Amino acid sequence: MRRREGNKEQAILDAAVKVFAHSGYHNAKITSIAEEAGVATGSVYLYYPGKEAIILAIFDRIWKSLTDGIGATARRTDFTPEQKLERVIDLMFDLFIVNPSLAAVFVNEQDHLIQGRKGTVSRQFDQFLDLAEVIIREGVRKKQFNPQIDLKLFRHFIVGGIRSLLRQWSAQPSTFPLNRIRQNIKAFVKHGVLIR
Amino acid sequence: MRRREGNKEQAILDAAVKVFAHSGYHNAKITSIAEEAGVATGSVYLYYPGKEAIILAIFDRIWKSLTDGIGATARRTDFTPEQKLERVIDLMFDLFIVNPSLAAVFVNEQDHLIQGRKGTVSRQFDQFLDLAEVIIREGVRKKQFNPQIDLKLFRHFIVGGIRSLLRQWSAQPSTFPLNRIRQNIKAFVKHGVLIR
DNA sequence: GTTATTATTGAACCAAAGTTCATTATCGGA
DNA sequence: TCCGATAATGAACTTTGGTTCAATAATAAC
Repeated sequence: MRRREGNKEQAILDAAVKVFAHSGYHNAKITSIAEEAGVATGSVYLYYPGKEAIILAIFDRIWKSLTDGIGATARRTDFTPEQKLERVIDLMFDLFIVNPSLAAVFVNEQDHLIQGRKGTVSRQFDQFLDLAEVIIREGVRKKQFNPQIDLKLFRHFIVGGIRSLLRQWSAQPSTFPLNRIRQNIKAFVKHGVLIR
Repeated sequence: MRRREGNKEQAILDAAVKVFAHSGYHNAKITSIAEEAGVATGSVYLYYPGKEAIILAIFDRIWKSLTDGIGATARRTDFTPEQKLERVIDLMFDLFIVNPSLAAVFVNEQDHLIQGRKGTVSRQFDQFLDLAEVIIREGVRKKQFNPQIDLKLFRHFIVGGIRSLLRQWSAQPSTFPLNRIRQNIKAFVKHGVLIR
């Protein structure tokens, strides 16, 4: 027998996040990922069946983290719907702050995977949106959110808007301080552009 | 001499929109585009220097149409800022009602091109956003829009949100009637989620 | 009708990158 | 210390698909 030295599976995943973030999925080379992870090219295939499986594993991790967070938030009884909505926005931002590369992959590659409805990614995305909808519906029921707005549309709009801003930020972090983005999104989502 | 039969350049561009919409840029094959256009593979290269030039030409067309529209809107004196804002949203929807495939390409591939700052695409995008900013600034000056909101952030958020919804629509047109999307976006952009 | 010129063709070319696998290295057990 | 078994390697293989170009077709000019 021979023992596996270190956690190569994890090292490859971390390396892939960096490489995907830098080059984008389609331009990322398996050899680059292996090099970044400090393993041989062939070793990648000992842990993942192929390139696509790697990015699917990354998104599994992202969505697991987000759905866990939003699920816990939705269940809380000591938060108003408004506070819950803010918390969901915070969840996405926190992920970015902790791991900017992961965030870059998230905002840039999500669509490809959803489009092909590959693996569990789209299911987890749907689950996230469903939980968001629960929060909004609670707000409407408690007469705090505008009942006119279509929930299914609204949640897509918000998530899309946030992703668009995060993409800008990950491309040019200096021009958009993340906290200003966060505050503006919260204010805008709640009140819109018009003066009350 | 020999005259060119038909407008192959246009036929190829139209075919490319369809193929890119269906398969995505990276999975689209030049041969498929040629076949769809009813020309030989090699003919594509008589009109475009390469694959990337084709999608750049598509985006040139999209952004030209949008910037022309928003420019004309911004200049009008018979519209309130609120009406201008609605008009900008209508502009994006009208383009895509006419050509849903074009919408799919727009929402799915824009980022790749911006990211690499390829050709004139990013410049035209910036120009579009600048014109949007002019409209918003007018609204703030006339005390109709909330001055708290950061303009540069706001415009990214809106455009990102709209794109996200259009993506959904182009993937499953039946579940999201386009006019409902349009009305909801207008209401949400103006008032946000909270009840006034 | 002949020829020159340009348009068009599509099979072949070629580079890039995902994947494989024969070889080598390392470790646990006897 | 030697052996068996698994981990790891990375050069070679293979596929994919963008691009090329020699051959052919079509039209205008004379």
